[in-house]
This record gives sequence, structure tokens and C-alpha cells, in this order.
Amino acid sequence: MSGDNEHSSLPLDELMRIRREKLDSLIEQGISPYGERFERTHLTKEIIDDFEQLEDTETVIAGRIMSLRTHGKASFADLADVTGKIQLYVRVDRVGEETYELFKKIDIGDIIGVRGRVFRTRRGEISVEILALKMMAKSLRPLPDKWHGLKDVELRYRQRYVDLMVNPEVRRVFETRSRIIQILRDFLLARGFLEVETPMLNVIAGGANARPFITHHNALDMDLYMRIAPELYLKRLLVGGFEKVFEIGKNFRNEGISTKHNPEYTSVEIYQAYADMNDMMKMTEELFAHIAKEIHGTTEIEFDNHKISLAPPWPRIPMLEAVKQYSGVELTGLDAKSARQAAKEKGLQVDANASYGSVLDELFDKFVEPNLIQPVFITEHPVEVSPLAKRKKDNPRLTERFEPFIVTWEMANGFSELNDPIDQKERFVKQVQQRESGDEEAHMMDEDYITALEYGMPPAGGLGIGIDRLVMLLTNSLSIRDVLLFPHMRPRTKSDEQ
RNA sequence: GGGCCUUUAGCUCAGCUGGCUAGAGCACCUGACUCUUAAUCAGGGGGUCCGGGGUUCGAGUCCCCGAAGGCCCA
Repeated sequence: MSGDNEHSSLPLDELMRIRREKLDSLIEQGISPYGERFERTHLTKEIIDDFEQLEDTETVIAGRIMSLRTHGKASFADLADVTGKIQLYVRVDRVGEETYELFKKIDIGDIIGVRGRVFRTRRGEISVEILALKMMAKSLRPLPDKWHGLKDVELRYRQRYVDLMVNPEVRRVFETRSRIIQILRDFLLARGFLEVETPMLNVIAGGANARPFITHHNALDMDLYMRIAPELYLKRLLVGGFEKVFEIGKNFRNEGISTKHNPEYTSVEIYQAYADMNDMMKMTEELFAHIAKEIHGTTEIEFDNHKISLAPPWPRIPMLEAVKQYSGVELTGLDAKSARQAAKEKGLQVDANASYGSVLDELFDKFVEPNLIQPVFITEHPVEVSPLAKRKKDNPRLTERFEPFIVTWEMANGFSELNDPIDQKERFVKQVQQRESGDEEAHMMDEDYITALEYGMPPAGGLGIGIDRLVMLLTNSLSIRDVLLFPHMRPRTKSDEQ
């Protein structure tokens, strides 16, 4: 509908037009507006930290102009690089008319290189007095408000590059995210684990209860699934003879989006031969405490106005006991029918043919989960919802499984791995039946995985940790989108690409 | 999927029970200013009020449909 010439009267176009004119005039003067390789001697933070040594010496820095204060024949600006920012000072009687004119063509947002003298202003601010100036990148769009920054969360996520420019605390979150992953990796490597990579394009999507994304391989002319978990591949590696492996990577689940869910998210899965759930619980609490100490210097952290203590050991509470404690419902020893009855009496809607295990699971979600603020391991999940976990020796309806909860979130999931191929096959068969009766999240049959188990897999402990949630916990972020650089957003239909 | 809320200048926000030409701060432009720092002072330009219908003499404001986003719930 709207023609091109209507567009040209939009104010953004006017702001951009003015900058384009400055760009053109630079080119006319033979100045390249987009620079080239540039050798810096210092980062801004180094100048501030080492001011005593650097005072009155020459330095070469580069970065983005964040603000300008011009005063006729002398001017100030703030220049930001990855370490922070520093004030620039320029005076015409020092640099000469030509450089001063070039400085006056600079806009907020431009990236420049500066050679200058380190000094402190009368008001005490460490600054660099410009002696020479180079344009590195002309910015053609205005930056958000220097005081209020960019607040609109939609714009922040859609144009994260702008968010990162103007909101320094956002950059810090992602620096912390990177460090957390590095610490995690170092922790595992130091314990003799091997980092591996397994396929993300799967013929069978297994290892979790979730709906997969479907994609297509053209040359083979076949549909493939994006993986929902690396679990079954990693356990094949235990069959093959690796004894300690882990994988950090993306999983893809075709589910809704919320403050705690993104369709692609990052996990670490860890498998250790000859270990069991108890070893993995110990590793979990040690790992969380270790990362917290490296990041914050303490295991006592704050999240959403809660004081959380990550210091091991964390309590272990069997699921049945937790349900009894928080809902008053005693399910031990009941059959599926009386379990359903008990749940109904607590006002819970349950399917007429819900299994004992799923009743337990639902009671847990409803009555227990919202109370689990401090770290706690919930253990011994029912077998129906744990198709890959070893059964408990003294109670085959339950499994050797655990999930740590912190601030009501399930932070991880682990168990003594089921290595009995016959039991595993039966569990898959049950899952396939559920799938056929409409449960799209139930497991698919994975014959090759059964074959692998038939060769013999050592008993093992396994553990999967949601890295996004871990980062949320340690950066006090209430939305998963705040720890994802580019969270998934619906595309805007049109005319918003300004 | 359901409920509630938001969308006004590049950014951050006002705009009352419908009523003159839709405002402010920052940013931008012009001028003044050689230690400012949310620089200051004077002047100026800038609007698809998310989109589409409707009610009305008159809609940023009320009604309906739609879009994107946020929060809560499933």
C-alpha cells in the first residue's frame, strides 16, 4: 500500500539521511569511513587501571563513541570498547583545524581509532587527549537514549546487537554464561571425562519425552528429526568402551515458549561407567557449588530475593515421601486405581487410565514442586515416567533416578542407567503403545540401541544439566531469554525492519 | 491453547469522562561556548498514535477483528 516516497518523509529516514551526508563528505575528502586493521596499544580499562604508569604517555585505543559533549573549540566524548569506556578530550589548538573538523563529523555510534595522551581532567576523570583520529566505521543509525537505554524487551531481543551496545549489564550476563560453560568443561576434563559430539540430525529422536522438530535431507530424500537429547548416543559410547564421556550442546524440542523454555536450549550430559545415581548426585552438588564459587566466590547466592545455599550436601527426598509431606497423600503400596482416587480427592484432574507413575508425577508437580526453593534431590521416580532408568532393587515400580530442584526449577535429571536390554525393550514397547494411543511425547522404538545394550553396557551413572537454567540461577535472570543471545521470536510480518 | 495487560517521534515516556494544530526529555539540525560529564544557553525540524473495519458532527481515546510483545495459567 504505502509507496516509497511516503517513506522518505519518515523521521528515521531524516536522521539517517543526515548521517549519510556526513558519510558522503568523508568520502569526498578521501577519508575511508570504514577503516581497516588497527593496532591498539591499550584497552580502556588498562588505561584506567594503570593510570599511574601511563599518565602523560601516548596510547592508541579504539571503540564506539557513546556520547559527545562539544564546546566550540574543545570537546569531550566517551569511547567504549569491550572492557568499558574512557573519556576523550580534543582541542583545536592541539590537533589543528583539519582533525578538529573531522572530529565534529563524528556521531554517537561511530567507531573510531585514537592516538592520544593519557591525562586526568581538573574534575578528576582519567581521559585521553586526542592527537590523531581515524574513522573505523561510520554509524548510519541513531543509538537509543543515552540515559534510559533500550528498555523495550521485544526490541532488545530482536536487535540484541543494540541491546549489547547500550546495556553493559547484558554483556556481563553473556560473559558469565561463557565462563560457566568453561568452568563446567574444565571440571569434567579434570576428572578424566572425554568430550564428544554426537549427531543432531537423528533418524529416531530418543533420550527424552518430547516432540521433535522434523527436517528433510534432500539427497537421501528422507525426513530426519532434530535431536531432543544426546543420551542414547552417549550410552552407545559406553558400550563401545569409553568409560567417562560428556557432551555440551543444543537440544531441540517442539514445544511452547515461556520464561523457562526456548525451543532450542543447551544441556550437558555426563555418563560414567561403573557409577550409579549416588555418584552422580554427589557430582551434581559438587559441580554446582564449584561453579558458584568460581563465579561468585561463594556457594551462597541470591536469586529473585531468595537466599540460596548451594553448599553440599543437598538433602535427598524420595518422591513418594515428598508427595506425602506436601500433599498429605500416601501413595506407597497403592494400585493405579486407588492412586487415581486419592489424586481426585485432592482436586486433581487425572485421566481415567492414568498409570500409578503419572499420578505420582502429577501430584508432585502440583503440590511439591512450587515449594522447592533450596537445593534438594527428589529421588526414586516411578518407572512409567523413567523409561531409561534402572529399577530400584527393592521396589521395581520405582527407579534409581533423581532430579535436583532449586528455586522450584528442575535443574537436572540423572539416574543409574538401565543396562538390561530385555527390560529396556519392554519399556520401549510400553512407550510405543502410549505413543500409538496419542502421546506424541512418548519414546520411539530404537532397535539399534537395544542391539547395543545386548552387546553389554557397563552399569553407569548418567546426568543431564540444563545449562540455560544454571546460567539463569547464577546470573539472577528471571527469563531464559535473558541468558540466550538470540531467543526465538515470531517474525514480524512487515514494515518493522526500520 | 485460555485469561489479563502493553503497543503514541530514532529511544524513554505523558496524553483525563471522545473535543482546537498530539506533547515532554534524550537524540537530531542551526548558532554561542577551550576542563565538560544526563555539559549549558538560544532557536528549529521530526508522528502510518501497531494494522484493518465500525460507532460518532468529531476517535490516540469507545466497539469489533487481526498482529507482535509481556505476565499468569494449562
